[in-house]
Amino acid sequence: MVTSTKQTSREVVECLKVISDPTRLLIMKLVEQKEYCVCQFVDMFAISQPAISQHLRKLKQAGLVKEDRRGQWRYYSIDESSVHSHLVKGILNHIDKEDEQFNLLLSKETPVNCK
Amino acid sequence: MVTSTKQTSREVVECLKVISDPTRLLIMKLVEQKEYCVCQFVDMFAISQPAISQHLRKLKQAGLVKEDRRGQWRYYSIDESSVHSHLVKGILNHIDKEDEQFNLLLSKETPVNCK
DNA sequence: GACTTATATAAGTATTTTATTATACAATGA
DNA sequence: TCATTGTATAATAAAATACTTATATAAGTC
Repeated sequence: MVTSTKQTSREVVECLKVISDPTRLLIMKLVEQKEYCVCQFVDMFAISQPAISQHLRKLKQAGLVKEDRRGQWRYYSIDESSVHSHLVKGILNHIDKEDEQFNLLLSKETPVNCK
Repeated sequence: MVTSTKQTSREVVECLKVISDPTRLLIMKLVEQKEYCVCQFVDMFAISQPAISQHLRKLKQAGLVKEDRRGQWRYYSIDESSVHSHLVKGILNHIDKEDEQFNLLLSKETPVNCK
């Protein structure tokens, strides 16, 4: 069953604004599958740790991801309870599984306790 | 049948960037149903004619709309042949039919030969 | 408690975006 | 052909965005 919870155009715009960035779209593509630790994103993307942190803050403020603090680490995963969840997943589904950028990220994935 | 032509993440980002603006998203919601003349957009939105023109240019450059010149008028409509067409329509489908902004626009709709 | 590690926040900056006003261009009609 | 109408483009300014480096916070370790 496809539950299509309708949203206001304003809400849709807010959601699109957040994911219309290459880093954040790919973060969403990652966390759609499983949770990731911040340090893993830092290893995968070619930007600084604060930049990653700021992207995650935007995603969290928009309610697209949820945060789980365990020890020193913070894990992020898709927030399935978000009003935007269905819209986001529909969009992510348009990305080819063989997408070069995405597979490049996956190839850089490291375990959480990398060091 | 749902034809889901997969795209690169880069392509999806480019598409999202273009429609993650309230004016352009609503223009797409309008032209999804029928063609509109530039002068109609100018009447419906509370921004200047050049601003409308620039939004339309962005939509056209991204291939989301097509232009039809007839007489003095230029008509815009959704480009169904676009690689983004399916993605865009999926997104537009998340907007509530009772959306306040959208209905406000519709209430301001005028015929083409308004004056 | 001091040191380290993981992450967030602050401040600053370069770039991009979106509007505006002014102007150009293209079609219509007297 | 000249004026009008519809639309696009140019120039510019203001605001938003996405980085950077520096620093703060918070948890873990010795």
